[in-house]
Amino acid sequence: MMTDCSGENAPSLIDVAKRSHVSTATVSRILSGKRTKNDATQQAVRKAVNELHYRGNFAARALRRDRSDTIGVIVPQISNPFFASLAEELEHAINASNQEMLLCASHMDPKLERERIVSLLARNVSGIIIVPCDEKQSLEACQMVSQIPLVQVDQRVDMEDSDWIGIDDTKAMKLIVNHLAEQGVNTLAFIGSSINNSSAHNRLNNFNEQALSHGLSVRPEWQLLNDYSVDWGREATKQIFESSRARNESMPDAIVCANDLIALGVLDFLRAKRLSVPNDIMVTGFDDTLYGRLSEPSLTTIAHPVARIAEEAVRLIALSHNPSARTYSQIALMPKLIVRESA
Amino acid sequence: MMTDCSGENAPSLIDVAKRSHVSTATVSRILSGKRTKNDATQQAVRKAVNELHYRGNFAARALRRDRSDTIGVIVPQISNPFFASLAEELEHAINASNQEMLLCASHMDPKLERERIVSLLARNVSGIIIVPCDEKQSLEACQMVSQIPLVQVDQRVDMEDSDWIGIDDTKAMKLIVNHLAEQGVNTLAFIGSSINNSSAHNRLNNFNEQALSHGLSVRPEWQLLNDYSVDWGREATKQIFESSRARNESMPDAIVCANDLIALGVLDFLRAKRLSVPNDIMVTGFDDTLYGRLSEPSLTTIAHPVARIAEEAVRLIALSHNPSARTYSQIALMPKLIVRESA
DNA sequence: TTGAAAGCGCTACCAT
DNA sequence: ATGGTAGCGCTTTCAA
Repeated sequence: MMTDCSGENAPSLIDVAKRSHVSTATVSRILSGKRTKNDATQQAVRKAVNELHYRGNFAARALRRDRSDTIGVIVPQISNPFFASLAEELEHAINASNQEMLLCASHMDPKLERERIVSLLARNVSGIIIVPCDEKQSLEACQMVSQIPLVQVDQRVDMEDSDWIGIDDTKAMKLIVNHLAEQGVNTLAFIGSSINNSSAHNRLNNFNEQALSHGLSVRPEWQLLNDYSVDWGREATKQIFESSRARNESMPDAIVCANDLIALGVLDFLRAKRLSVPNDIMVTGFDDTLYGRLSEPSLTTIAHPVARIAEEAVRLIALSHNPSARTYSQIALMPKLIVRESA
Repeated sequence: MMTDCSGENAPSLIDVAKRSHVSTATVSRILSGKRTKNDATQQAVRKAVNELHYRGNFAARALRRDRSDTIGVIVPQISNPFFASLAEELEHAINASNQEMLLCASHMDPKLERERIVSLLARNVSGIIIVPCDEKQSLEACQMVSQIPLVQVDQRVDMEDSDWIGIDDTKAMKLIVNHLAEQGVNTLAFIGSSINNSSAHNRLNNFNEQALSHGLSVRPEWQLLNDYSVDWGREATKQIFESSRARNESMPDAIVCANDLIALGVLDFLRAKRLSVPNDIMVTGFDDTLYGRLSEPSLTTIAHPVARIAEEAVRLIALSHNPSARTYSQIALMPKLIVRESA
C-alpha cells in the first residue's frame, strides 16, 4: 500500500504490459521514447496507460537507473528576496531540463547545512546547487559531495572540485564607489555582514580598496558588520548617528550597504531622523530586490543577472555528468549598477 | 554507477553487513531503530557505517516501503514574499517531522500546476500541500490526488476530500473596513485580482458586504481587478485618479488592497502625485509582508499566522495517513489587523 | 534476536 | 523490434 487512504494500489508497469499484451520491456521502451515506430503496439500501450492512469513509480526508476533527475538546492534563507528569486529562477531552469528541485534552507547554520547535504546525498540527487552559508565552516559539508556535481552560487567556499557562478564582486563595488565619487562624495561608511561568507568579505575588502583608490575617507568606526537584515541596517545607522553626534562631527556623505535589506533599514532610520536621502546623505544597496525599487527614496543598487546565473548553474551540473576530463569553472558575470534616487 | 565522476560507488547496506559480519536484516533493523539493545553487534554495525560513510539509498528504501517521506508543496510564485515566507515555514515544519520538501511553483498557470501534481504523484510524495492558483481550473488537478492526502492552504478549490487551512477572510475584511469606518472614511475603492482564486473572490465579496453594512459608499468603477502585483496597484490607482479628475470628482477616502504588493504600487502612484497618505487618502494592504513594514508610509495590513498555518498543514498531512474514518477539516485561523501609518 | 530470502517496480542486457 | 529476466538496495516476513 501507498500512504494510501482509499483502497487500490497505483497501477504498475506490469499492469500496463498485461493490459496491452506486450512485455514490460516493450512498455518501458515505449514510455521512455527508446522506440521510434508509432504502430499498433505503441497505440495499445498508450491506451492502456491512459485507461489505467498509469503514472510510473519514481523510486523504482531511480533505484534501477541510479539517478533521480532531482537537483538539490540549498540557500541560506528562502524569505530573503534575493534568494527567493534565485530559487524561482533555479526551479524554472531545473524544470526546463526535465528535472525537479529539492529546495532546502540552511538558515545560515553550517550544521543544518551539513544535514541537508547528507540527506540530499542519500536521495541520490543528480547534483547540488548551493549558496554556502559560511566561507570556512561550509567547507567540510561541501567536500562530502564528491560523487556528484556541486555548483556554488553567489557565495563560495574555497575548494578544488567545484564550479562557482556569481557576479564579479570587485567590479560591483567599483561601480558603486565610482558612482558615489562622481556624485562628489568624500566620506564613506560601510554596513555589512560579519558572517563568514565570501560576499561579506569581498564586499568589505573591495569597498576599502575602491574607496582608497578614489582617495575617499573611510574610518574604522564607520565599518559596521553584523548580518544581512533590515534591523541591522537600522541599528548600525543609529550607531553611526550617535557616535557622530557625541563627537559633534558630521555623518558620512554616503553609506554603502552590503545588501538591499540593510539599505532599507538605513533608509528607515534616516527617515525617522528626518535626514534627507540623497541630499543629506546617500545610500546604496546591493542585489536589486523588488523592494529597493519601491522604497522612498528608491535604492541605487547592484543587479545580478539572476536568470542567467540559474541557467548556467543547471548547465554546469549537466556538464559535470560527463566525467571525461572535467575541469571546473569560476564564472563571474558582470553586475549592473542601477541608479535610482538614493545616490 | 551513480551520476558519478570519480570512481567508487556509494556503499550499500550489504557492504555494511559484510564488514560487521551480520545479516542485512540486522543492519536494517539497527539503523531504523527497530532493535533496542545497544550491544557489541550494534557497536560493530555503527562502526562499519562510519568507516564506510554509509548513507543509505533513498530510492531503494522508498521503493520497498512504498513511501517517500517527502511532501510536495506547490505555491503560485516563490518570489511573492507571502508565499516565500509560507514556503520557509513549511520547510521548517516538514523537516521537523523528518521529511523533506519538494517545492514547486505553478506560476499561476493551472496547466503547469497540473504537471507539477502529476510529477509529485509519480514521486510517491506522502502528501501535497498546495496553494491552488485558480478557484475553478485547479479543481481537476487537485482531484487527481486521491491516494495521498491533499491539504489546501490560503486559497482553495471547492472539493470534498481535502483539508483546508488559512485565515478567515471575512473576518479579515471586517477588521479592515471597521477600522477605516472608525477613521471616518466615507467612500471606498477596492483593488484586487481578477484571477479566479478564492482569496480574490472572497476579498472582493467581503469588501462589498462590509462596506454596505457600514453604510459606506462603493462604486463599480472603483472596484478594479487584475492581478496581485505592484504594477497593477500603480496602474489601478492611476485609473481611479484619472477618472476622478475627468469627472471633476474627488478620489475615494480610502483604497482597500487585496494584498501588500498592490498596496505598495498604490503608495508609489500616490507619492508621485504628491497625495499624502493617510491624510489625503488612506490605503490598506493584506498579508503583512516585510516590505509593508518599511514602506513610507508603513502599511496598515492583515497578518496571517504563517508559522501556525505551516505546522497545521503538516499535521493534517500526517493525520490523513491514518485512513480510519478520516474526516476533513476546514481550519480558519484568526487574522490580525496591524495598524500602521497608511490608515 | 537473528538470518535467509522474497520482492517492491523498473531498466537494460541478452537472446531471438 | 521484442520478450525473458537479472538485479538495483532495501525492508519485512518467516523460521529458527
